[in-house]
Amino acid sequence: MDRQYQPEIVERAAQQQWEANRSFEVVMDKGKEKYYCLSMFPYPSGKLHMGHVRNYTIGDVISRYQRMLGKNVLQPMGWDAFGLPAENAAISNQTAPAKWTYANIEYMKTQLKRLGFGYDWSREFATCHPDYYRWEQWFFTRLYEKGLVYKKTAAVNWCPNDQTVLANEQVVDGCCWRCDTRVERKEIPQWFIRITDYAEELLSGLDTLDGWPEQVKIMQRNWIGKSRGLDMTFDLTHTVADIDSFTVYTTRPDTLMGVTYLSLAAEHPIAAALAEQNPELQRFITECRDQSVSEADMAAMEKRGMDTGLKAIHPLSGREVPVWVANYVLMEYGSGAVMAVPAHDQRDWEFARQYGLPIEQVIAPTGDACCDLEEAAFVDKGVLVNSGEFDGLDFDGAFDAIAGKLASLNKGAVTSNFRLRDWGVSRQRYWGSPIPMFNLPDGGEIPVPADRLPILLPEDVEMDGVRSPIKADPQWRKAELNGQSLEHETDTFDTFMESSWYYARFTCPDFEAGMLDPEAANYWLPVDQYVGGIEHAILHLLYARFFHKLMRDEGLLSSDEPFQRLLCQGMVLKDGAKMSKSKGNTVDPQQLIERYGADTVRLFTMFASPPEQSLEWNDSAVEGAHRFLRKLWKAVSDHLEACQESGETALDDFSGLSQPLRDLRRKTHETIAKVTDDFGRRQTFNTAIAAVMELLNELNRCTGSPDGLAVEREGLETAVVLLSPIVPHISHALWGQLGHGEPLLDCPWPLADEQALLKQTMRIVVQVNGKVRANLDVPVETDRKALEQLATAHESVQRFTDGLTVRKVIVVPNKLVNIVAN
RNA sequence: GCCAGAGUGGUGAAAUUGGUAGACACGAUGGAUUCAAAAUCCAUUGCCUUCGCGGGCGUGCCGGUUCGAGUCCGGCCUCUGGUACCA
Repeated sequence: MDRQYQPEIVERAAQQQWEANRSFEVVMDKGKEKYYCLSMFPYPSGKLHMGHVRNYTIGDVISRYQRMLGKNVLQPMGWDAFGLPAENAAISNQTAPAKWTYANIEYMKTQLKRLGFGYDWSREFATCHPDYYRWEQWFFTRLYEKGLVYKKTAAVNWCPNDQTVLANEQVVDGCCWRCDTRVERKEIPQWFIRITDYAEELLSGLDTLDGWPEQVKIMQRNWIGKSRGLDMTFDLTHTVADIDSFTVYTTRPDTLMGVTYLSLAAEHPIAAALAEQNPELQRFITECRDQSVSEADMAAMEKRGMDTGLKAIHPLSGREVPVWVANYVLMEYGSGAVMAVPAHDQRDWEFARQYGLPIEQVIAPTGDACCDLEEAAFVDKGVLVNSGEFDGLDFDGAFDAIAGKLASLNKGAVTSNFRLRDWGVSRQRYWGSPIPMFNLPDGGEIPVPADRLPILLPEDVEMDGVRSPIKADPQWRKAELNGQSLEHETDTFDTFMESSWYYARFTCPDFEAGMLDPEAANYWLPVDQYVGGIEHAILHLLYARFFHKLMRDEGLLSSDEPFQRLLCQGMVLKDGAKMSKSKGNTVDPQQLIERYGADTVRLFTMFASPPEQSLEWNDSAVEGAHRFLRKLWKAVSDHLEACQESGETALDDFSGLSQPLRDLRRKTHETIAKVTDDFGRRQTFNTAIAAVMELLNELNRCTGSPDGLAVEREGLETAVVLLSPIVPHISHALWGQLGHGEPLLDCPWPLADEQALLKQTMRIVVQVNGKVRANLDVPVETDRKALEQLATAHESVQRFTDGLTVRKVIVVPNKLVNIVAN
């Protein structure tokens, strides 16, 4: 064997063998347990970054480990190919988004192959291909027919200078990123999918996802935001444009008697009607439009409002309450109107302070909570005061009493509300799947019939930087159906549509008779392990869960949830900041692969931190990973040389080993147990690697006796097998050198030998008042009483208890003895 | 703003169920080898104190529970992700 570890040779040889044997192509096999491991597919932005390398290494390690457990493992890869960056790149590079995208895919695919990931490339697809998006279009028309799709007007960011819609990302400090013009909100008609119809199931389904991180489930729960509250009606003192009342929703009906004003959204019909007679109000409403639609921006902006002069009648007290228009009330949420209780809501309190509105306490604190309305609102629940007949009630009592009273007056009803809003899928952009709708000349629309699908997106286009080429082209939109002339919809789908069902299409990528082949989908799904960035914790994962249920209800598959187990990997940082082009702190994985090989890059990314934590980049630690692989190579090479000299053959009976060799062999089997647990249950690959490093350090101290060589052989083979999911190429080569003809890929995962794990002695820590003062090495069968005696009698324990009275002795079996004395 | 995380040596981290804080690495320092260097090997390496043995302190900050807290509870600070048109 080569004495030198030469990664480029080792890696090429292993990859060629896998390729020739089609090692990672899988087919349905009902006689074998299946395992579907999926890493979030990449957006083909140009070249791989370290975040991709980390993501895909984690997925590959899990896949290879599961395969060695004997499962039929599917690990596919594809391309999330539609999206905004392709349009920007096309403009700056004077090319077409399609061309740019396909070139990126080609390059990134070579990079993935170079890293040795075990993908079934026969299933590869890009979402920008008509064979894929045609089924998405078809599905949308099915949802339309089921009443799950509708059109309504909704706000977008509008640049009045470029006359174009901007993504939130393209709005910088409230201005267009290209021309710096102040961005406005603009209401335009858009398509929506009724995800709120599934809100209840998306919420309850979270309880079945035992393999998901708790934090992701909490975030989704909060996002869906189910609350119980009251819808209530406020009558107006006089009619405005035929409107004589409006509704508000509240989760705090107990504070109802503390309402001192009401606020309407700027787009509320009452506000619009009032503004016609009130130029000042009109001006204010226009000013409210002068901001981006993103929630973070809205929350950060200054809260402003204006009294409309209109009064509403409090449904219980009968008091007249002023009606304001405020920029923080959103038309999209609830009814576009809210009641304000400045004493018990911090935002209302600040608004009331700013505009001199009354603050009236109606909740008194219980216990030792403090309430100083000069300083801040009191937002906790408490006991009602200044609330007439409701005084003295607690939250629940007040909720029921006030709800009952309002119901009897026909002024309110208990209801649940969701924070979740319907999914707006229209984009006014080019590089996406066309929305399969025909618009009729007199308004209204009809879905494109199945036999006219797909509606193709032209790929050979020129981008002018402002208008979508299919919007700019008067010919493209022309269409006719049954002799009637009509127009194609020129909006395209949100790219979250494509990423919501790709995992299912991987089970049958070439199926032509439908969106999914139910047999394949039901064999492979649900995905057993999904791996991707934490940044997708809410939107992508929620939309994919939603699509899964939609596909189930269409009869395409039978499971309820798409992803059984979820691993959210942390970000790759350098100098404490996320690696990004704009910060100029990126590390190109390609250079590292060329310099050290794929195994070193894989080993470093898995060793540097546990997968869910952020990973701090460190050049010299990469060197360290490479050094370890050289050491591993040398250890095997030295071992084989020693074997040749001594003519050693493997032992099958280890019972006669000396104590040091027995200890060494125990280390091997402890390592098997540890690594198995780290790979399977804990998914902490860094500690698995550390355990193998420890094993190797101990093996280096092995003697050259025949018994020693046999123990060393077992230890080295174990190390190679345990590391193989992480560094498959070097493992492949060493496995061959160690005399194995069969491929390591399908080598059964080792089991720890229970006999080898047995110990004769144990180490017990002795503390005095919680501080370590001694260690005891005692036989494993030593009982509590004996431990207590040994500990108390220990010389250094005596020293620290001298002059004190022993009050208590705590014995924790197999661990420690704590002597409490004072 | 709101929702969810994170904070441990010079650095990345470990400590899995409340039980020896710093495993495993990186870096640094000293030494061996070498004509020299690279590579490799050995030793030391949380902070303070001590010639040494030893002792004290130490897991973002403040407080609490416990025989015992990095871990549990309450309150802060800082950073990160998401916030519905980046993906």
